Amino acid sequence: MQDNENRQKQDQLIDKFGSYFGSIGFQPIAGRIIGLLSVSDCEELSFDEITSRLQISKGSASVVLRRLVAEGRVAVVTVEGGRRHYYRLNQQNLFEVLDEFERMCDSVRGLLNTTIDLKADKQSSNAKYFYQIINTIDKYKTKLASMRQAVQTA
Amino acid sequence: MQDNENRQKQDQLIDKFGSYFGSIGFQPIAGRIIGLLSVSDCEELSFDEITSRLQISKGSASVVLRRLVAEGRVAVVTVEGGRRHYYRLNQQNLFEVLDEFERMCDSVRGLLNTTIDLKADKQSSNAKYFYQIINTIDKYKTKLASMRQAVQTA
DNA sequence: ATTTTTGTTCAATCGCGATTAAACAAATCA
DNA sequence: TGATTTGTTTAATCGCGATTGAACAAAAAT
Repeated sequence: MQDNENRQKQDQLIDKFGSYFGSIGFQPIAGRIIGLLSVSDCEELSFDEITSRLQISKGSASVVLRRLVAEGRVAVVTVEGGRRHYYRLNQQNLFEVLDEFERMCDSVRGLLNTTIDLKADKQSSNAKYFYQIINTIDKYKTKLASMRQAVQTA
Repeated sequence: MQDNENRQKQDQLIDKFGSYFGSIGFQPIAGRIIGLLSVSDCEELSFDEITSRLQISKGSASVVLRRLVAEGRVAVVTVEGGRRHYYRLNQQNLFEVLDEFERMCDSVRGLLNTTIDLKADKQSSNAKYFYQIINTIDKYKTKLASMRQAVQTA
């Protein structure tokens, strides 16, 4: 039963997608839906195919899909004259992960700056350490900008 | 009441540390402890000072601090002859965030590779998209390696 | 030896997002 | 028009990690 074996492998992979997206703040089901749309050989799946393959309720699917569509991760295709909705993976900006990384750097930088501001002793060991981190972040941000361009044009 | 105002600002900041570390997978209390140790003007705080300032149970503090120490984020200082434990922020590797980023890239790369392997049609739209992402990740990893060196020696 | 301080352990609980179920709405079909 | 398919809404529940509380242990003080 070759098909069955393949399907099992797909299911495992779908769960890995789920774990990964879970680790970056997605609902488990959201991650598994993205996984299914990524793994499936058919690249457009109906609402019904999604709920039955992932064994999730229509309610969950409805809510999560709406969010994924709103976020632009998934696209809806409504075939003319039919009533079903089909969903496919949206092929997004490849720099999304990098953007996320930069946002995180910015947030850390802001936090450390405010922390130093509030310190009675700006020369304290921790304050100096935070200055170092900010400095490092700044260097990275400069480098990242040029790197981004280099990769983009390559 | 200047002191009181300052303390409020510190508390807000501590919560922000909590949110940030929460977003990267830490227990809320763990984040707030790191926040307190970062924000506090005194850089070594006793177990008791931590629980009373953060208003958390001794049980929570005990468990979370043990983990933070095991992970190397916090250091324990036991003053000779005294029975109290003091805790301070461990000034770690500044590249930790970057390491985390690379680990995430690797994990995504592995997932996409396996996904393509399982695809019936390796020329499908999604498969091609995944190839592109892998390609981009590889370029980044190369660049990151040299960047890391440049920042380190600068 | 007794008391006090300091911290640990772990069973119980709490809080909260994730998920479901079932009633409901909207569109199509017969 | 009435029946059917397709998807939405929302109140209720479930699951699970985070947190507490209280008993317990170890070390220092008296």
